[in-house]
Parts: sequence; C-alpha cells; structure tokens
Amino acid sequence: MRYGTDRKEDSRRQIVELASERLRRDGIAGVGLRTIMTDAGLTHGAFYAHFKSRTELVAEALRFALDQTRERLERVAAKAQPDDRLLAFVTFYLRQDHRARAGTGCATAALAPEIARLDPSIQRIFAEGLTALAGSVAGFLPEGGTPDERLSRGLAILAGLMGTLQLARALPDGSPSDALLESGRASAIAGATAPWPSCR
Amino acid sequence: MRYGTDRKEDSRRQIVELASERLRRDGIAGVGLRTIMTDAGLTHGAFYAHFKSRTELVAEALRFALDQTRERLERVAAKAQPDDRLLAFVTFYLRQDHRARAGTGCATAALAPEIARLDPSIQRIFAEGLTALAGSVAGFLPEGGTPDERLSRGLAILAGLMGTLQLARALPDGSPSDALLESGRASAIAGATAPWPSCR
DNA sequence: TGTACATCAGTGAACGCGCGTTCACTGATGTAC
DNA sequence: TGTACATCAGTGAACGCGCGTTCACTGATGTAC
Repeated sequence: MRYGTDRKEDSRRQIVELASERLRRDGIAGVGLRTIMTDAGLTHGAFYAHFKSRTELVAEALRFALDQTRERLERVAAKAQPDDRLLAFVTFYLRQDHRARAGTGCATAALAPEIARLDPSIQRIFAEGLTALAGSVAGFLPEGGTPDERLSRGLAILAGLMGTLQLARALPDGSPSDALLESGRASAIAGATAPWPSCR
Repeated sequence: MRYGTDRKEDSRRQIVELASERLRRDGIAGVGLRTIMTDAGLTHGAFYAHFKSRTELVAEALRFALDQTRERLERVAAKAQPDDRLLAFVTFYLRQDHRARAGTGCATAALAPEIARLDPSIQRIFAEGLTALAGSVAGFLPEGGTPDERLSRGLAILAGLMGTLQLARALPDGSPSDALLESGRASAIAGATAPWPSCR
C-alpha cells in the first residue's frame, strides 16, 4: 500500500455520497460525471479508477440515497413516543426544510418517475429500497392488520407524502405551497388512522 | 400562401403534441429535438421555423400535456353519475393501462420532480395546469367545505394518486405493483370521503 | 537517519458522439397572365 | 388551359459544446536497505 491505507476507499465513498446528493438535486439525467468529480475535489479522469461505468455509480448512489432516507426517517421516529411516531415522521417529511433541500432528502420523491425509465438493474435497487422504506413507515402505524396490509398502507402513505412534497416543490415558494404541505400532513394522518380498506 | 393554407400550423401542432408525449415518456431532460422532429416526420432543421428555442417548445408541450390530462379526466368523470364521479376518476387514474402508458397519461405524475428544477416560466405553466387539475378533482368531491378547503383536498388527492402511479411504474410489473394500484384506489376514496381536517 | 526505488491515486489531453442552433439551399405549391 | 414566376416549409451540412470514456503520464507516498 502506498498513500494512506484507506485513501482510495475514502475517495470512492465521497464520490458515491456526493453523487447521491447531485442525483437527487439535479436528476439522474441532469448531472454529468465532471460535475460529480469536481464536487469531490477530483478531476474527471480519476472516475474510472473507482467505477466501471456511470451506470455503476448511479446504482450505488441510488442505494446510498435510499438507505440514507430510511435511516433519517427512522431516527426521527425513534426520538418520539411510540404513539407519536407517525406524526413525527409526517411532520418531518412535509417540512419546508425538506422541500427546500432535495439533495439530502427523500430519494423516492426526487427520483421516482425517472427510475421507471431506467434499466431493470436500477429498478431492482429502487424496489428494494422502497420496500424497506414502506416497512419502516408500516412500523409507525397503529396496531392491526396483516403484515401485507400494513406494508400496503405504508406504501400508500409514502406515495401520498412523496406526491405532496413533489407538488410543493414544483409550486413557487409561498402560501399555496405551504398550504399544500399542511393539508398533506392532515391527509396522511387521516389516511393512516382511518379504518381501511373497509372504509371503501 | 403557398402550400395548403394550414400546412405550417398543422406541422406545429403535430410537433407540440408529439413532444408532449415524448416529454412524458422519456422525461424533459431525456429527449432531444432530433427525436421529436423525427416523430413528426420532419428533419431537425425545420424546428426553428416553428419555435424560437427548445425551451419554448417545452413550455408549449407542457401546457398541452396538462390540458390533455385535465380534459381526459373530466371526460371520464362526466360519463359517470354525479355520486360516482370520484370513484370513476380514481379507477381511471390508477389503471394498469395508465401505468403502462406514461406518454399519454397524467403530466404531473410524469414530470413533477423535473419541473421543480426548471426555470420559473415553466414552473408558472405547471402551477396553472396543476391548479386547474385540482379544481376539477375538487368538483368530484362530496359537498361541503369552503372553496379553498375543497381545492386543498383536490390537490392532496391528486398528490396521492400521482405518487401511487409513480411508485407503481417504478416497481417491476407484477403483483406488488398491482396491489399498490389497488391500495391506492382505496386510500384515495377513504381520504376523499373522510371528515377532514377535523379527523386529525 | 538518509537515499533509491516501486507503487498507484489522480491528472488532463484526447476520442467519438449527440446535443441545440444556424444557414444556404431545394423543390412543391399557388399566383399571374 | 398553359407557362413563367414567387413563395416558403422543409432539408441537411456545419457550428461549438459537453457528454462518457480511454490512456499515457505525474508525483506524493510507503518500503527497502
């Protein structure tokens, strides 16, 4: 080993982490390798010492973004009393700060439509991350229902929160966007606590 | 006038329409002018006889896509009895066919995250189309609430449907994706009919 | 401790390619007589 | 009705640029003695 023993691994980890931020902020089709490498304080030529292709980086960065998303929401919920976890999570998710910072925020909200257009290897990573995320949300729900029902409801709640956040981001900052965050919170709580699916 | 009197206008309309389909299918950052012009049976050089820039086309195609989305959902709802309109709309929205064909489907589901990254002139068009769309959805709701409350609820329902459709598209076709469409329908109906926001 | 050497993460020029955009030209059409 | 002309929607080569990718090279570092 020349250089510090972990130097290469540190660089690689940095690239993945900064790429995950860029992908979420600018879109997968919207960032180039030069931008990401510059973020990491390197030149673009060094890229292929770490990854065999852009696709490989996208896959790793997506996995990182999904893991980070789940860790953060679990950490927020863990700080609340069991009965308040769902509320804490929803409040955390539909915050102005989350609206403003897509780069470090929910990976599904930033990337879902784009994922559907990419190749199956990427979609598989997304599906895994999404299922794990929905499982976490399911853990915040009041008791009741089969595991499958709980997971379904977790996914549905996540879909609603994600859609609300996306629309709030697309609207210009201001009261309509703020009101949407507010009504999204109420709607998510209502959807999570309403009897279901018998309510139909 | 040489050529048929409407020839140029016909071409322009065709370009906008086909562009709106491509944008929804491949993403705004994912399509080039050559692809769109080839779709229209023309060569790329003709583009600037119709539009002053790519951005101008994106703006018009987005407007078209949003209008088409709203017209279709209103047409579907209009065919149902007043009390069944919401259900007809939700069922129409979360169909396998809609999941499969993003190009002719809901513009917000295909493009929301990307819109948030584009310039304000595009965001303004999106905000107008989205408000009109939410207004239509509000029209399908049971009576009650102020106009503002109804619009908020329309937006929240749309956000949930849109998010659900995006996630269903990102998952591989199959039973988890089908189940998500199903649970999204139940969740939307529940959210629309539940007392709200007092339910909180 | 000091010097010669081997390693290899990172550099930066270069590749072919597709992008948005420009422009001199073509050729199908309608008009004038 | 037939011919000469004017129009202009559309053609396709060319522009500079940034992309993903490759590769010969550099120079900071650790090792050997």
